[in-house]
Amino acid sequence: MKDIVRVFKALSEETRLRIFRLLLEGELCICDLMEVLELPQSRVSRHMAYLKHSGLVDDRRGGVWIYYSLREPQSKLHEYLMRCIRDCSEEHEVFKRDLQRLKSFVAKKTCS
Amino acid sequence: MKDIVRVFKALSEETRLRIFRLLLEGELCICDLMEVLELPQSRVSRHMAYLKHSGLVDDRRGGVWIYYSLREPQSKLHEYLMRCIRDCSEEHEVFKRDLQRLKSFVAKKTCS
DNA sequence: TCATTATATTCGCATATGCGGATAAACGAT
DNA sequence: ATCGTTTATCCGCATATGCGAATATAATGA
Repeated sequence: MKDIVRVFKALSEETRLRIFRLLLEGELCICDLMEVLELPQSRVSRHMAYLKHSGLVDDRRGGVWIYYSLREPQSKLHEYLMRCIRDCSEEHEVFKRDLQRLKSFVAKKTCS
Repeated sequence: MKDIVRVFKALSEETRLRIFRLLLEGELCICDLMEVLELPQSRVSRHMAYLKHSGLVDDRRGGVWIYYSLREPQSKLHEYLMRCIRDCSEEHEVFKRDLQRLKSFVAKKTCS
């Protein structure tokens, strides 16, 4: 039960929801997220720590960067929520905008 | 977006999750929930107000009692979550126990 | 070693949330 | 009118959460 509550708490904040949605597209590091979300570093980092602690996110170090990705779903709930948030994002401007910004960001990055 | 966050917040607390699960079985009033959950009245009432304000729950007055029920799902997310929490409850002792207590409670009630 | 970049953490502050116990308000029955 | 039942709300308190700015830590490369 504690685990269900923890997952819902993790997703009951706008910044974390947006991060979670972006991570459905693949792993990202803090500075990617800062750029896409247009948010200050301390805020992104703090919420990543929260997500990691809640068991939704894994990290791995690669040089200076730390790459964050969604963990393999640990429960039926977890699985449902991933599908659910992916499906819902078409209905929400904020998500759509973030995904668009991610797309251009990745394009720009792989170019250079 | 605000609405998604509101729904997750509403479900990110153990008492409210348990209430939500019980309401999937049908409408209930505060005193039913007090009995089944074994929690004090102010606590149940406070969380009902929260759920109502979050748009997950409706109420109707019937004499002295106020009956609470889940609203028709207002979004894809809302729908997903109802299904999801119904499915997940088999995996969680607290939910199972609550449902069992609800069953005996209803049986006792309709007897008298 | 030193400078640079990426990330984590700390600080002080404001607000939200949760609790039980007490009190208030709404309704029905007598 | 008034009593009992049901529900809502208020109180004081403790803890959780979120924020930006500043600082600390970690890894890289010159």
